[in-house]
Amino acid sequence: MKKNCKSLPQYTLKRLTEYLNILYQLREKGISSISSGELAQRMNITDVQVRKDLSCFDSIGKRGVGYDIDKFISIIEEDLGLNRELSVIIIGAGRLGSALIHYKRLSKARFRVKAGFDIAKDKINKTINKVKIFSIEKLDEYLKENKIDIAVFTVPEDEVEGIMDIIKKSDIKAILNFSPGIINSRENLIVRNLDIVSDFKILSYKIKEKNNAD
Amino acid sequence: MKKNCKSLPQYTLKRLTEYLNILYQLREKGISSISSGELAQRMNITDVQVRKDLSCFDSIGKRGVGYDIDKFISIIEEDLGLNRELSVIIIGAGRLGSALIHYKRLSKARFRVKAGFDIAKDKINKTINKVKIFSIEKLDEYLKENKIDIAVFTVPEDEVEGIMDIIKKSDIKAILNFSPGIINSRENLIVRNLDIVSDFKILSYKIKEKNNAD
DNA sequence: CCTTGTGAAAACTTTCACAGCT
DNA sequence: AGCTGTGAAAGTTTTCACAAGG
Repeated sequence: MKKNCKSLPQYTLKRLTEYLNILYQLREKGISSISSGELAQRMNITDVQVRKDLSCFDSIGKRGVGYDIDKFISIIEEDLGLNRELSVIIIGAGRLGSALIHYKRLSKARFRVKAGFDIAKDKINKTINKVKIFSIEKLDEYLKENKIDIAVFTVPEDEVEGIMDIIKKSDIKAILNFSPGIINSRENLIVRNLDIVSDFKILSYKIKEKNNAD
Repeated sequence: MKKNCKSLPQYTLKRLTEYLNILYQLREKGISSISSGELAQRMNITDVQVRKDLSCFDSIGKRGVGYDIDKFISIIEEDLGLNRELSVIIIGAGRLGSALIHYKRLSKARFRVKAGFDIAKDKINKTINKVKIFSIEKLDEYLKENKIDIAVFTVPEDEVEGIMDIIKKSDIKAILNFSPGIINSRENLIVRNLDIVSDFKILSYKIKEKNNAD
């Protein structure tokens, strides 16, 4: 599906996922086509950026017209691998983990939460939104019997290391880590570290910076 | 506190928040000093990157020795503006919003959640972790009477626009948006868009890419 | 005429190589 | 000797300028 690019540039990849959100919304409204300029405006970027992002793909647009939304969506979905199911486990069934288990947009995008894991006795063997929560002690065994693609970490920082020892021995392909601290992506594992508090801190800096400018 | 830099480079800023997480953890363990090499290893980056990031500040390190952790922490905290309180409201008291209201690391970093807002009658006028939940209809009035720095959006996409109309008229300085879709940061507002599903999709692409490589 | 597509330039970020303290 | 600090080089991303198609 690609032309020149061996693999998508990092920032293009990120934006493609954001284009999708906007395109879904437009499709919902019955709109069938959009120009790079309009899309750029909604994304708060330039129109050239949109077109450059698409230059990795065989021509999607029509000159003088714009992009067909259905076609645009299916090409991105295809390329991101979103037309297959990926199985997910949530490690740490606290409030954030539980929110993710309930998150409808995840299941719409075909990410299937298969199980949760926790250390708290009052959570173990219960279900959250039909997803069973197991003791963390069962994780090793569970991973031997079930093929899981992505493990999500929503546990306190000090539990991460022990869990990683188990994950490394499994066939899990990727980790999405919400705990503070960085999980290294050696060991052939794909890792994304996503600390929400970090984003608050960045806002703090920008607020401060702006105050100084006044 | 800065030397040459007018303002911190975007990626340096992001990493500074991540250094903090690691430094807190080290301080907890009673460690008082660290070299750029050790810190880099924990961050999964190069030692030069660490030192370059710090080149915006007046010399923090000691050659031949490393960085004093207490000093390092206080310089970053000072520069990010983390030694003051920022007031926060959570718009959308669903599972994610509720998780944020309970999130201890936020309060530790001095982000104070002052109120929540929702449209659901069963949530309005209740409290979550001592934070009162108001009707979204009270938002306008609330913002006139209370100085709030950051608004967090944890509402469905279609509610964003109406809420933005109210926010724009207020003195809110920054938005952290968990809804899909991009909020434009014109109107003198600082915005960070943070779609969690987007990170899952990026993992999807990388898993697919890796499979192809085998 | 409108909008896509794209080499080339500009801007930004990371890495290299090495000078400089302690 | 060991680690910090930094100008210069390399690599990546964005923007510019304009060619080309409907």
